[in-house]
Amino acid sequence: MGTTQSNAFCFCIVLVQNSLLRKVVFDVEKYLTFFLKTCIVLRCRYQMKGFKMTTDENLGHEQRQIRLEKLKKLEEKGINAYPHIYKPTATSKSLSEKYAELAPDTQTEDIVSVAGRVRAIRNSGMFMDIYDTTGKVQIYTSKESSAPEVLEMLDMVDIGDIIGVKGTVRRTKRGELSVNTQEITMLAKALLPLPEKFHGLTDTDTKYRHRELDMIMNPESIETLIKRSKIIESIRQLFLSKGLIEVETPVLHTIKGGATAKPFITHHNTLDMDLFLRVAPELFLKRLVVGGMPGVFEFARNFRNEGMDTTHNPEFTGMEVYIPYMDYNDMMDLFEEVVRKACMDVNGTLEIEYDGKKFDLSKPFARRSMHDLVKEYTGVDFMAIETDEEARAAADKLGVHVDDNADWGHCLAAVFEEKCEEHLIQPVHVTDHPKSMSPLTKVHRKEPRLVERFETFINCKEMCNAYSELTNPLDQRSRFEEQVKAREAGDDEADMMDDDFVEALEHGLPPTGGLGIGMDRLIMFLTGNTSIRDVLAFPTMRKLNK
RNA sequence: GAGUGCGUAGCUCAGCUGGUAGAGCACCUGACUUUUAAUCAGGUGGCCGAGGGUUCGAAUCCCUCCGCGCUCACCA
Repeated sequence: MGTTQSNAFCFCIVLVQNSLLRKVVFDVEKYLTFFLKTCIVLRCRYQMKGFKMTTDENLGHEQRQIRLEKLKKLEEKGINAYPHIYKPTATSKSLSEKYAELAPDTQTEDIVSVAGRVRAIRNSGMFMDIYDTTGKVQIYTSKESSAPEVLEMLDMVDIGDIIGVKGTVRRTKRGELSVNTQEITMLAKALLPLPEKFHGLTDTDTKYRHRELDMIMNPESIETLIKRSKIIESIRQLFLSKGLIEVETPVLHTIKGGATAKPFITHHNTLDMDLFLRVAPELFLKRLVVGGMPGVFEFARNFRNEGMDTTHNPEFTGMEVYIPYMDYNDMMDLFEEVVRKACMDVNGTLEIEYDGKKFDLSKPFARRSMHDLVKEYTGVDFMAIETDEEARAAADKLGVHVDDNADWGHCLAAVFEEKCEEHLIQPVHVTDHPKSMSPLTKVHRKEPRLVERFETFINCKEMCNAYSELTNPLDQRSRFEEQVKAREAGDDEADMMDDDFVEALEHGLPPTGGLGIGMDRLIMFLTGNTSIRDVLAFPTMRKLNK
């Protein structure tokens, strides 16, 4: 080390002389002053770099090293730090219930074993807090009354380890229920330290990339994911109770269909064929209804190759349900039923707060047609507009940009999006969308330019999309043909012709109501999260270098 | 995709108009059989996101890249 240092030091001098001579030839005084200072700085730098290089390159940081050494010590004693099994006999919850009446400073003879992650160590190991899935258990280990093996094991325990503790139950003078240690078992030695206990983990990047760590540190993160599961379960139960069948349809599609969206493309080697990851399960589900299912639903992971933001992830969970002998009016009732049940099951109330606003879901949701809302917020009555030219002029006058070839329907939808959505805080079913925007929907029974479709908005966000499903095969074929034309004109989100689907309709699809729910958005709303990433266990993240 | 902000110890964050990298927690050593963000004393730990430039000298100024956040555009 000594020679390395002095070599490095000489090397510094040469470097410094060369560079300085070139640049500061005229100022000798300045040269000398900075020469000395720079030498000192560079020498420090070289020492630091030398030290760094001799310690490690791939063994990790100091705290991990210390834990690895403890792991090695355990192995040397013949102790498996990752044993096969351990059966705790009590949990935080069961103890606090059973010993609720136990007075402070009272020792019982009851022996229990608990297991969980060490979250805090106080007083040189005398007190530890371990957490199981139900909460905290305090562990008390006295130096005086514990066996040497216990104290040796205690020395091997770090914050973050998962341990099992067998001992007697008591309540301390200060009123904390504790287990007095008789035996400590290492169940999983943690090699990495946990984030700081007070501020915890706040870096969103780390939270999303290492969700397990986020869950350990932030109770609300694990809570959200548990609620997600419960919401899905709630909806599943509701549908099963109505006699509907849960089905699974293909994720790999040969034709992109069911939604206007850009697909992901993948390749099957044996078939030597490109396949699309599904953007929606809709067409397959309706074919199952043609086949005689009494109504079907699927929690479908969909994939759309589009932008990402707080309400869009490239893969997301849609729930679609199709029920014969129903129409879109029935679907409005159904969606309200779904939202109320899920909210009650997961929050225990129908009055919730989201994004700083209050929502009372017990009230019936408003039902307003799209053109009616446009009329209310802009004063323009699109139903009085006859031609596409007039519609474009009306949009233009409102400051809404539309394409030169946009038709009446596109103009109405564009004006709605820009002028109305921002006002739709409280739940509202926005009904009767323009026909040209909805190739899979039945024409409105009274207005030929509209279809029987609704989207429900809550807090300005679209929560669901539902139709009186188009069942006329001839109409469906001509709608697909329009989509194909749009596609050929450069709209790569437009639908492709799906002959198998149209053929299925030719066998007869009964009048059917369909409803699709953006599960992630509904879950966001019901769990109080404003970013879709918070309700996904592992949101899509950019790849890191290394 | 465009604009904008951020990236410093394992974690949370300071670091001024450039001048030898700091704190708290965590960790290590010791004290204390008590506590609950335990306390006290001492200590270890940094490619200051990466690369380039300006400068005698860059965490700091400039450029490029990477990652994240926010706003906007497309969409559920």
